Amino acid sequence: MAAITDVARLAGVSKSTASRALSGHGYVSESTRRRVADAAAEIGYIASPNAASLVTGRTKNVGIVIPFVNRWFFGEVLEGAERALLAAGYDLTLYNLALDGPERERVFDFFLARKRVDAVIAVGVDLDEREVDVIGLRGKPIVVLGGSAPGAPRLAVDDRAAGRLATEHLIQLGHTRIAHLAGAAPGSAARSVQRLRTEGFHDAVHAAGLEPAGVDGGVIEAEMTLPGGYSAGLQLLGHPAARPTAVFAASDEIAFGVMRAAERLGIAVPSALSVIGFDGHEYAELFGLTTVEQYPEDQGRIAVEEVMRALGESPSAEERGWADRPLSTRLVVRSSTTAPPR
Amino acid sequence: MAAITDVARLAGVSKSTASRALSGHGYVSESTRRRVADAAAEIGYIASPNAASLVTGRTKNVGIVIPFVNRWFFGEVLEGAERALLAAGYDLTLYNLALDGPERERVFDFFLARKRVDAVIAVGVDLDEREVDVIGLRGKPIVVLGGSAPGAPRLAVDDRAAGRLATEHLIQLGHTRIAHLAGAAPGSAARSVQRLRTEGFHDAVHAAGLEPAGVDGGVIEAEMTLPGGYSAGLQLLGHPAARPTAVFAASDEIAFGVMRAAERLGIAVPSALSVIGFDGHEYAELFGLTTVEQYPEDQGRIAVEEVMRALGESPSAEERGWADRPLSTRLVVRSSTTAPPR
DNA sequence: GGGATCGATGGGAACGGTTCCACACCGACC
DNA sequence: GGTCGGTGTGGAACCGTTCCCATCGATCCC
Repeated sequence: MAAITDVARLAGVSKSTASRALSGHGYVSESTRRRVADAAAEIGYIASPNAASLVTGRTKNVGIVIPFVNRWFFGEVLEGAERALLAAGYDLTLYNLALDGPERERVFDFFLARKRVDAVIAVGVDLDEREVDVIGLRGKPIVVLGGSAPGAPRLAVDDRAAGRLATEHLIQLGHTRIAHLAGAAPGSAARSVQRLRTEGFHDAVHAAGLEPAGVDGGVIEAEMTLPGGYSAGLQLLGHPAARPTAVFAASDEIAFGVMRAAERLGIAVPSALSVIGFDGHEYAELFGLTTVEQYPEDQGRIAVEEVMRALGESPSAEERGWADRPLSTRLVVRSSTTAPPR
Repeated sequence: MAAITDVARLAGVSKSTASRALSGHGYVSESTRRRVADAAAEIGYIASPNAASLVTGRTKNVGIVIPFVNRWFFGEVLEGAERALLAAGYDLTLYNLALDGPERERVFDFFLARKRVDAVIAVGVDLDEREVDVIGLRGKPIVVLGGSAPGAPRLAVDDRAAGRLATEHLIQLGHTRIAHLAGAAPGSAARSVQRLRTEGFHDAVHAAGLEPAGVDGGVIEAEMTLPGGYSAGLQLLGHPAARPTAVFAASDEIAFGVMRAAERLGIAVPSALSVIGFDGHEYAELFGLTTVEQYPEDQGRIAVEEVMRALGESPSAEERGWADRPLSTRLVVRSSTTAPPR
């Protein structure tokens, strides 16, 4: 209701001076600055971001594109990004890119192409050229976290190296019959990440002169959930003859499912079956799951820092380019892995 | 870049006619409507929502205030709400209200008071009068889901009745030594919901002429996570003498933790200990957890429908007022509950 | 002492739409 | 045949800011 004109009138100055006083840009004497501030407080003035962004072109709003919000990894990323954006005075607009096809196009053409966000953080999705263009052409920075997009800065853990690391852990324990439960990427979720982890698995297995072991060539695709891991686990472990002694699961949730399947089948973990996961899920410790941890909440924060830099919001931080900081992972050994039975 | 003026010029009409043609309001002949539409498509015209909301006062944007995004319940709500808003052509701006205190004030005074959202959905938080006012005074509808706010429409499951239902299930199985793991509400999370579930527990226990059983008077507060349930479970089950035969956990995650604690202590579920949860978590089925299901994804969708009605977006749906549809819950009996040992 | 510079301020044109109002045209009705 | 109401269109005001430009007094330097 109260516009800046009212503030100006009450303070006895012009609209322009009031604007300068409130925004802090340009010359304003200390005394009038106070008068304006007092007047604003008195009538409960709240600036209209719409009007401001209409003329400045900046919205103080960042869009986040994400395939799920109810999965652990993505929830964590969102949590971290939200906190960082709030601290920077930015709003966070959420775009759920669950499905492929027309719905996905709509998000890009209808929602993101409009001048409503200053930048976009894409989490866990693979963007194609057109999609990057439709955002980038309008001058908006775009940062990709855990996915891919041609020409856009990419922020990710080294999934291939991490997949190798997980597999090597099993190999070092002496396992020779190792299977992999690869993550399925339904809908719009990034296939690239899953592919890299699987490649890391193959790298390590082949480097050790081994072959993936188990039914279906030792690699089964599982939905990245506990039920997904459970049913894939039943499939993998169902045939005693072809049973591997160790499994690298593409996510901790899959790993939980496998452990549950093993329990159901009477296969002891880790004495008869070693299981290693990927993620550092909050439940991993309680289930004693060995895993390659990553830190999605930090990743969300880092993606925001990246975006702020692109928007010129971090005056002093020009030193550290994004490329210099690969996202960290760490192997955490717990009680779900041990040497193979003899 | 391309403004409506350019479209108008290309189509050979005035700005006003172009606006009418594109928005569909007012009289425009079919032929000019087509010409304008073609012109818009040709130069890739995209309307500026900022300019539009500056004059109309509507932003086509709904704010969601939520204490966590990385907890199952909230993630589901968000997922449901996002989908519904997207379908309605609305943006969703996320406000994480994790902490109490100055940060919380900031969300309301700085972010929500501005004219950037048309309505607010508050999930799982208790709002005070001032907070409702600062939003409501500016004419914005506010809907509260699973929390409370004075004067605002409240959408929630009947937590008290559901808590009673869960407890009665245990009583009907013959249990007389029943404990309750109540949910803690850290930070900004709604205390009201947890209190209601606990009251439901007491209702049922007292109605059966029983008293809560177990250490600390049979009611222990647990953080609403698996680790939280685990440590509360150890505490509750640690003393064999004072051990209850059944536990009603305020959430499924707590229940999982209790089951894990029981396993650790060598207490068989359900033969030595029955466990019932609350939520309908996606993992409940795999863990065989008896629970009172609720449907947060639906709840998110329903909250959006409510908001759309308040914004006058649902022309035909004036019949069903929000108060007519209590959110549904359902007792789902699985293998974690049975008659007490004798 | 006069032009240059600086600090402080006001006027007014944008930004990109929507919408009120006036006007013109048309068929219809009494 | 004049009035009336429904269509179609253009002109212009307006939403609430920012920011460029002009103005103006004071200080300053040569």
